[in-house]
Amino acid sequence: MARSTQTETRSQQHPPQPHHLVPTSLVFSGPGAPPTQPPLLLIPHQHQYAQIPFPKPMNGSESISIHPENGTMKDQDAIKLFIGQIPRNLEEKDLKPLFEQFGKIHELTVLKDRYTGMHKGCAFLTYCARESAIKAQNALHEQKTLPGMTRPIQVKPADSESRGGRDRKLFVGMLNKQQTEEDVYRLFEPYGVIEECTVLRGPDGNSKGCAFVKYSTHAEAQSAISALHGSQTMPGASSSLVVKFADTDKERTIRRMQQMVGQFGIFNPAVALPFGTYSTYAHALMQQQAAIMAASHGSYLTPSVAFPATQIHQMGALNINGLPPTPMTPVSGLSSPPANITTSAVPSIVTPIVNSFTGIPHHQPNGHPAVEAVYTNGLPTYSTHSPTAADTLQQAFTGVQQYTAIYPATTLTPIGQTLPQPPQVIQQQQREGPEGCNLFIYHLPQEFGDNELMQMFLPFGTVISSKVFMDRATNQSKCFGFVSFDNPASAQAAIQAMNGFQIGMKRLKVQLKRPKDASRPY
DNA sequence: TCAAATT
Repeated sequence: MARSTQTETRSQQHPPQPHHLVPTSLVFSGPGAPPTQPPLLLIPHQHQYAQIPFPKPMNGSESISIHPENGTMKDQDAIKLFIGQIPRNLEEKDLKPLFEQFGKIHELTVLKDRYTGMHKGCAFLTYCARESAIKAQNALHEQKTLPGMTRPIQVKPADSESRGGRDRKLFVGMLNKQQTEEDVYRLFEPYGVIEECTVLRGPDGNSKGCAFVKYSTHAEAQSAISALHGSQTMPGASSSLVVKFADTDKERTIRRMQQMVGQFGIFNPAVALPFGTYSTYAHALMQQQAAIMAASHGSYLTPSVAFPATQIHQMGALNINGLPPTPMTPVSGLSSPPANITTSAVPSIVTPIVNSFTGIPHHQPNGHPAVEAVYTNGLPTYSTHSPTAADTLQQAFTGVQQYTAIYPATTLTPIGQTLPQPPQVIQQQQREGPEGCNLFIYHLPQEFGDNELMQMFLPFGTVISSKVFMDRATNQSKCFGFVSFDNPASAQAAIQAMNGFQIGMKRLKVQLKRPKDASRPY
């Protein structure tokens, strides 16, 4: 299929221009008004080709619909636009002037998180007239950058207006980092009409060696896979070209989870499950776990760096039952929100984490003592020093214990079913377990005593002994200790889960204790 | 080597 000569001019021959920042007023007017462009199919911009065809008008039907609230009417063939890269402090009323220049607005809705109400940084916009949408897209899409944003505004038909495109979107891997959108376009062009071609880049603008290519049809995408996947090895690439369908949203979520697992060194059977059998419920667990981990990093990492904002807010939005928490008031009294986190976005992360813990049943269905007793019991008191790292730490461990203590089994307990019984605490003197049941733990937090150590490992089974070694002279922890389980499987599970568990700048070392009599060869 | 976001 021949492309227009227009396309030929889209090469990335010049270094990316800095994006123009719109001034305080979002309304373009006078000399700064958006340039009038012919209705285009291919919009040039920094890192992306975006050929965005509008859905065809319904044949001959010119019926109208009336907005229930503002009474505006829209054409039957109106296009719902997705607006992206909106600063989170802009609401509908702030955005209206910007978009009204292109026509009367039928509906403009800023997307909010359903639980937290948090602005998602994007919106849907429907004009009364189809033509207005086309004008707005041509004038704004990738053309302007709203104040505070680093990337240009997105104005394009919402996914709902077409099929979303997931079934015709390809991921291209093993490109070399010098290849531009233009190069990728050339490569994929023979197999169909390309609607979008994006090379993924890091913050520095350097290619990540992969790209997305969206064809107009699934069949075209499929033929590109057949023709190109593995067909060649780009100079400098470590293996042959990868061409496959891009991840679905679900897969992306899973991928992010896996990254979190990698990042935080968590492994918990109950949480690992969603990789096989994905469920919202499991997702909620994972999200929470990640939130907890984020809290434990509070003093070292900017949470917004660790997680996309949407994720952070989702984390807080679900309690352990996978349901939205009803009250937003802390009830547990376990800990106060970390005082060290002062970024405005952050309290909303931390508070819900604490809140969400209230979703834990106070009594087991089987009549055993409350799970809460297990994890509240003997938690360190940090009230004498500033509630910073230690406080978040406390939350972190408390949280880990909650999950694993409530769901220690390798299968998720369906909601409403009897929960597995938490492992019994057998208080003891220094008891050593059988071979393979005794762990050596290093890099413990200074504040951890025997009890905290036990708390940390209870989720993995019955702890028959826990001992933190103390310096006799100073009565300070030596930051290592021993934990014994009653069976080797628990010990192994604990190693899996906790070895490498990051606390502040350090990672726990969790390994089998060397048997006393295991004489080393030399 | 899988995006920032799609009610």
